[in-house]
Amino acid sequence: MQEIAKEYDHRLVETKWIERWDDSLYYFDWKSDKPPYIIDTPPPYPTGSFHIGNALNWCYIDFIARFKRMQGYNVMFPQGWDCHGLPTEVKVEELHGITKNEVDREVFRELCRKLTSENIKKMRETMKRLGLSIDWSNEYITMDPSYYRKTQVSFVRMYENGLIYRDNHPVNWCPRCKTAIAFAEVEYETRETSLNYIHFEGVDIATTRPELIPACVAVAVNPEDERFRDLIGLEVGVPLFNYRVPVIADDEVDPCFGTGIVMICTFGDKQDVRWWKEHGLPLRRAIDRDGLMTGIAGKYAGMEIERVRDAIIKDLKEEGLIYKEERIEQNVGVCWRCKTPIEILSEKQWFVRIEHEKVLDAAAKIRWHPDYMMVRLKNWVESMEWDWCISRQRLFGTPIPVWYCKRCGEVLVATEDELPLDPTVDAPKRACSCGSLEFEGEEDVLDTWMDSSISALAVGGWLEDVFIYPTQLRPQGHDIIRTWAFYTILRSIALTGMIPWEEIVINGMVLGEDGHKMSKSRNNITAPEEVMGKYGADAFRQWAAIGGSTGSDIMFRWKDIVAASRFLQKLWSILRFSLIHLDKDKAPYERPQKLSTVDKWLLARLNELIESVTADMQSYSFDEAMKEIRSFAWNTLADDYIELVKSRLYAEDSNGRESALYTLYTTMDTLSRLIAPFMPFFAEEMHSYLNEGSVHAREWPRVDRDLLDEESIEKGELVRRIVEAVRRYKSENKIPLNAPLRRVEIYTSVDLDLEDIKGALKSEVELVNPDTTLEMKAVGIKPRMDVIGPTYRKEARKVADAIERLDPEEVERVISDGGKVEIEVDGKLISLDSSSFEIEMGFESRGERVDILEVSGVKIAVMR
RNA sequence: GGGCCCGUGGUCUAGUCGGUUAUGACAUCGCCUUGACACGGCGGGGAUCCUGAGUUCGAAUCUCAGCGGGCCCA
Repeated sequence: MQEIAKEYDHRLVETKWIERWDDSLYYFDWKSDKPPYIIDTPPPYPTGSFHIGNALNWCYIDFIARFKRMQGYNVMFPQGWDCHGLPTEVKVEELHGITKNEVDREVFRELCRKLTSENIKKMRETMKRLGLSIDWSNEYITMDPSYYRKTQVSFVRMYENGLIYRDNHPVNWCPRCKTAIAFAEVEYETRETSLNYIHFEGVDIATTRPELIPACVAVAVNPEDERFRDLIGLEVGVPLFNYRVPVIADDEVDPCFGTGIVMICTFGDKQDVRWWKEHGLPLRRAIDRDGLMTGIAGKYAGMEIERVRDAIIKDLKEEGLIYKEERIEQNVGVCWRCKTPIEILSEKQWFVRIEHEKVLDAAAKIRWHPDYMMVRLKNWVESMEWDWCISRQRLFGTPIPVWYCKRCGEVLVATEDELPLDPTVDAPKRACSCGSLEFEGEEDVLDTWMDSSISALAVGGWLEDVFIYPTQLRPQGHDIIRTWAFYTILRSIALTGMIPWEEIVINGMVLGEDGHKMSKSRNNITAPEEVMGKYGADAFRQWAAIGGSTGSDIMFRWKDIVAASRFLQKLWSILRFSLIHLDKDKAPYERPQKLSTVDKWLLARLNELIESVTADMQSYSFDEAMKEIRSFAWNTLADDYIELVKSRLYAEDSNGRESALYTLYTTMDTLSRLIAPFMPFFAEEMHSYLNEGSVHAREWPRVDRDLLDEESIEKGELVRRIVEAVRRYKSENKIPLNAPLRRVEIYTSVDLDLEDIKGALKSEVELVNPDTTLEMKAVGIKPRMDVIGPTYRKEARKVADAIERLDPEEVERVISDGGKVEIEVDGKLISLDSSSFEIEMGFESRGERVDILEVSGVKIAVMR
C-alpha cells in the first residue's frame, strides 16, 4: 500500500519530471533499424514569445511524436528557428536607437544575431515547460553558417538548373522599407479614396491614381462597348505631360466603372501589369525605389507620391481638366509589416521560376489532413501570375552568393565548395570570363522563405552523410499554406524531384474567448505560461487536444482548462484508490485462471478503448481520443467498475480479489500509456507508482482480441445496468443510496455472478427463473382530475377524495367485470366508469409487495 | 469580387459518403458527506440540428437557393 497526497499538485509533479527527464530519450537514431518517422516541424520566427497558436501546433506534434515513438518508430521531432527578417531589423533599430544605414553592415547583423539568440532562449523555456518531446540534438538555426550554407547551395543548384534567374520584372515594392516583397507579404486593406474624372485629349477617363498620369502608356476600353468602338486604334493626348498614347481594347475593362475608359500605367496595380504584358506596351517608370517621382514626371520630379498627387490634381483643376470627383472604397495592397501602400515597380531582381503543374502534381501525392486543405493550396497556385521574387533589399538575411564583374558586368555565381560566403566580404577565387578579377558582391539578401522552405530537406539530412527522404509529416497552420507549404513543395521538387513529406496535418487558429483570432490589437491574448502556471502543462495540453477537431479553429476557454485540471484530480483519486490495493512490488500481476464477470467486462471495454484511441491517433482525431479516454476513466472505470468491485477488493483473500487486482492493475497500467501522449507529466507520475522505467519508453498498448468477447460485454453490461436501475429506483423513492434493500430478485436465465451486485447494492440478491409469473395486484387508485373537474365542478375535490378512499382491488374487480363503481358524496350516490380514475397495478412476489424494474428485458423485483 | 470552412440545448462542441432515443463539456435543478475523489457521487430538465425548397420509405447528414459568421486571397 502506497500512500499518496489527497490532492494532485501539478506544480510539484511537472517541475520534478522536467528536472529528471533525460532528453536523449527523444534523440533520433540515424543508424536505427526501426522505421523512421521524421517530422518537419515549423521553424518559428524568434519573436521571444511562444504564443498560444504555436503551442496548439506543437501540442499536436507532440501527441503524434510520442504516439509514434511508443509504436516503435524512430521518431525525429526537431526544432528549427527561422531567424531572418525585417521585424528583427526593426526591433534592433528601436532597441539601439539607430537606423541600419548608420552603422556598419556587419555590426548591424551582429546586433540582429544577438537579439535572435536571446529570443530563441526564451522560447525554448516555454517549449520545455510544455513537456514537448523535442529532439534537441536536431535543432537548426537558419542564421547559422551551417544552415545558410544549405540555403546558398540550394540557390546555386536551382540557378544552375535554370530555375532561378535575375531579370527586370514588376515587383511589389514597399517605399518605406525600400525593398521588394513577395505577394505573400502583401496585405489588403479597404481604404477610401477619390475617383477623379479627367479630360484626356480626345477622351474622358476615371482614375484613383492621378499621380501616375506620367506613367500612362495607353487607355483601354471594352471592345463590346458601343460608345467607344470607333476610338480603338486611335491615339489620345495625355494631359499635363503632352504625349500621345494608343487606345486599346480589352475584355477586362468594366464599362460600368467610371467613364468606361481606363488609364493603363506602369504600374498602378496588377491588372496594369497584365495589360502591359499582353499588349506589349512600353515602360514608363514614374516612381523610383524611394517612392519619389522620376525625371519622366517633368516638373514633379523628386516629389513624394502623396505630394505629387495633390499637385497634379491642383494643376488639372486649374486647367479645368477634372470635371468630377467621387469618394469610393478601394482595396489597397499594403506592406504586411508597416502598412504602407505598396507600389509595383519594374526592378532588376532575383526570381524563382514557378512551375505550377509540378507543384500541383506533388501536392496531390501528399496526404492532406483534413483533405480539403489542399484546395487552398491549389487555388493559390492557380492564381499565381508572376514568379517568386526572392531578393530583398535588407541586411539580416542569407547573402545571395553572387558577384558582378566590374569590367563587363557578367554575373558570377558561387560554386558549392565556396559556400557559405558573403559576397560583400568574400571575393571569388577565380577570374571573370573577360579576365577581370574585380568584382562587386551582391548586396541583396534572400527572402527568408528561401531559408525555411528547405526545412524538410535540412531535417532529413540533405547534404549530410545520411539523407532520409521524403520526411513523414509536416504539421502546420492553415494560415501558411500559401507560403510555407507551397514554397517547400516547390523547392523539394526543384532540388530532389521528390515530395517533401508523405503527409501534412493542418491545425486551425486559436480564437480568444471573444470568438476572434487572438491578436495584440484585439487585446484578447492569453499566454501559455499563464495557463501552465495556474493549471499545469497537462491541463493546457488537454485543451489543445479536446478544443476542437484537427484543422478547425479552436477557441481558448478557461473553463476547458479547469475541466482538464479536474480530470487530472479525478485520475489522481482513482490512482490513490488503486494504490490502497495494488503494490508495485507485486507487479506484474498474474492473470488468474478465472476472471469475474465484471472484470472480464472492464477488460473488454479497455480493449475497445485501446482500439478506438489507436485509430483516433492515426487519423489525428485528438479530440475524440481524449474524450474516449476521459469517458472511460471517469465513467466506466471510476463510477461503474470501482463501485462494483469495491466489496471484492476489501474482502480478504478470495479468488474474486485476485481477479479484481489483476484487472485494476492492467487497466491502470494501460491507461498510463494511453494518456502519455496527451498528459506526459501525469502519465509519468502515475506510471512511477505502478512500474519501473519511463512510461514514454513503453510500448503503445495492443488490443488483446481474446478479451474482446461479446458475452463478457453483455453480461457485465447487464450487471452494470441492474445496479444503475436500482440506484435510480432509490433516488426516485428518496431512499439513501447506501441504505440496504430487503431483497432484490433478478428474473433471468443468464448465469450471473451475484457477488458484485450484492456488494454494490448492499442487499440480498437472488436469481429467479424468468418463467416464474409475478402476481399482479391493484395497489392504488388515482382520480383523473381532467375528467372529474369539468364534470363535477365544485364537488370535484370531494369526488376525488372519495375515489382515493376506495379499495383498489375491489375497484379492479368491478371494472374488469364490466361494472361501474359507486361512491357517495354529500349523501348522493355517484356511479363512475373507468374513465374517471386510473388503477395502479403492483406486483407481489411470495406474497410480498414488490416494485418491478426492467433493464434490457430483464425484470428486477425490489423489496423495500 | 473569388475560394475554403462553419451555423447543433443557455454557452462551446462531436457526429455529416442517409438509418433506433443526436455526443460531450460548462452552466442549471433535485437528492446524497456511500469504505479514492464534494475539484465528488446519483438522478433530472433543457435542441425549430440557421431558413426554405428538392431527392428519398427515411435528411442534422445529400442537392439547390437564401440568411448569418469566420479565415485566406483578389
